[in-house]
Amino acid sequence: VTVKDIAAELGVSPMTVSNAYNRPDQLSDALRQRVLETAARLGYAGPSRAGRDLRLGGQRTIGVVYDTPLAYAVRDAAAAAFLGGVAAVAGKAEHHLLLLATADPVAATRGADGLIVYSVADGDPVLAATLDRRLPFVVVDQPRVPDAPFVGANDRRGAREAAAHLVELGHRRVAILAFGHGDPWPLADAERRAALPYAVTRERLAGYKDALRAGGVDPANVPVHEAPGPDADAARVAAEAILRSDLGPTAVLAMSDDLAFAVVDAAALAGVDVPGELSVTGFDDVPASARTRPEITTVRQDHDRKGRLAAELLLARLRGEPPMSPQRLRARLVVRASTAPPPGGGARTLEREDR
Amino acid sequence: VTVKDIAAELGVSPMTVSNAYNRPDQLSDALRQRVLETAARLGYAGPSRAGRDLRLGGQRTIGVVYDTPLAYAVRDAAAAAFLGGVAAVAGKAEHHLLLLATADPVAATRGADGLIVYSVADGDPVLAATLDRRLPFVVVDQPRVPDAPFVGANDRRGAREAAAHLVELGHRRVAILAFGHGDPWPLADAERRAALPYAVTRERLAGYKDALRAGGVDPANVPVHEAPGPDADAARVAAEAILRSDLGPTAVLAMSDDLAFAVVDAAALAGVDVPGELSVTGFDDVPASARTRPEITTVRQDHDRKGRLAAELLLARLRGEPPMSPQRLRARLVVRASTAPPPGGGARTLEREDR
DNA sequence: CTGAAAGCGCTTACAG
DNA sequence: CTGAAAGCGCTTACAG
Repeated sequence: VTVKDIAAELGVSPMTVSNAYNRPDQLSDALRQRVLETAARLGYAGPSRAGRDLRLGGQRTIGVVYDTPLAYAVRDAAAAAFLGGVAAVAGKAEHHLLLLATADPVAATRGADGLIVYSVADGDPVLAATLDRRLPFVVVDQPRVPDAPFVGANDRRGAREAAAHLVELGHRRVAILAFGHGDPWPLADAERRAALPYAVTRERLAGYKDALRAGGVDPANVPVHEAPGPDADAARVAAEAILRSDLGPTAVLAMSDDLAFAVVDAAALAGVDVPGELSVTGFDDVPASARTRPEITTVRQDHDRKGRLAAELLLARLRGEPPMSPQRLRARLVVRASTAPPPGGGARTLEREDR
Repeated sequence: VTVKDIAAELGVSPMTVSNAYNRPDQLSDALRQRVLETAARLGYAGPSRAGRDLRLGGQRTIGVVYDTPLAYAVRDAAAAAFLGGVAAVAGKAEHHLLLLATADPVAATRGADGLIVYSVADGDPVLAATLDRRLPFVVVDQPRVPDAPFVGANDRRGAREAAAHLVELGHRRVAILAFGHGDPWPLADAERRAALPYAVTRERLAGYKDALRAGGVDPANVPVHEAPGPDADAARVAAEAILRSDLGPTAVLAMSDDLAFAVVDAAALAGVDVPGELSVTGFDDVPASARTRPEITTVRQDHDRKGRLAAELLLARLRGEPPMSPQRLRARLVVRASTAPPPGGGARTLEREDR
């Protein structure tokens, strides 16, 4: 059923049918009513999107592009909160949301009027395709593209605060637990680490080391473990490896709350008390962090706000406004119950956040 | 830049360009290479989706339709896990995911090849629009539409198990905390309750009462509270009202884990011990439930599986396969630490789940 | 207040 | 292995 059918049925032109939907002021109310009734009777659900998009050249759709399979992107609490923020702004602007995996850059580049590229590796082909097509876009978190619209957090500074907190508590034997990016990046190797195509991981690593070094802990003696994949199982494997390691760490700097949960769980299983025998910090301040036992000391980011900001930047680009300058959100330490002085006794104690 | 431009540049027909993308076997490798190179040089990112969709009459897109603003849909952990399952199957089948709010039924009905209608009120206009358009669809959770493809949980039975558990522990003064559906549904009023347009709420209510009645507790004496809205603030307001209520309940049956969290938090604030002075059950078994202090006794559903199943049913419809029979997933009680005998002493104790 | 005509970008059955 | 032509469903500047 198309506009033509409705028009034929009523003995009017297709244009009148189109106007009934798009410019109600261009025809009499009575005629409009008749059009709408006929449409309902014939089972016509309004203008076809494909036809309309083709004609109008826009789709009122914001694409959000991920590096990972969509399933991970949606399940991760931080990513979900981000998407919630995007959805709020997109909804208000009457735009749909199209979720895309990076795997097919052409598809990604075609189904939406503009793209929010969410935390993707340096050199990801979507970005090249987006640039080629001159499609409006906003990069979130990574990669860093000179002069591109960008929303991210101050990862380095947040990481620094977390590590400084541990050092102040008196920790000397510290391990780092980094994201699993799917590929087995041998982060233990300093050379490969420098070539890591994920800016967020690089910056958090740098922040941790800044503070460790400042506190008199040689970063060379701080092992960097990595989850072998993006899921919970992979995190558990890495957490267990840390607990078994020769270093015998008294504290773990985990690059996400999910990784921190894995460390806490592995510790519980191994009979290691957190924070009595092992301190753990996370990153993100996902809602579950404040409910977990013990509550996780972590670095808070406002994911919802990040999402809103990203959507607003993109919408502004879509309206043809000039690119805004990169937005850098705060990331700050929230001290809770998963950190304490090391077993031997530490330095000074800090007050806990009162919720 | 269109196929025509590429064709003109190369002195071939548009068809050859199209074939280069869609039927590589229809032209020589050398020619195909030249086409692709020219496309890259001219900044052409492959066939336009609008043109392609219009011509082909399909969009390789699954729409997921929500009752609530998209932002809530994405932030809710149960809904997010569901969407994760949908995304996994859609991704494997190379379909995009379009997130839609019910507000604009026509848009909802147009941007996708088929719709997953997620937990929507009886009589929601999207469903009528979908039916009118003969668009393939699957209903999840609610509403119940005779003969429609359906995926849901056995809500009534799950609710029954939760209430039976409380009764067995010895609780007599029980309150129910129901979803906030946005509209102020005065659930306290039995007449209005019967007219509630949400089947899931109706069934869980019925399940609670089945078990309460069987255990000798008159459902007429069990107040039904309702969150005034879908967000965390609304849940808190309702939880506080329960704690202040004349009944002085020793147990609360909350219809979701998020609602249960609100009760636990409100209790903590009021200095009421959970489970010592107040037992609380949730529904869903969201990941945070097992991490919360105390861990929440709840009714587990497999949201991921629900999502996968819904997507598979829809994809099958899209392939023209005959409608499958409705799928009803199990919902079963998981006893954790938020329930115990009432203060006065209860009946027999149950073993806790060992994780 | 209403209509005839052109064209958005693409693909496919058909012919060579 | 390649091409000419038709048409998918829609909307808009223009004319009446």
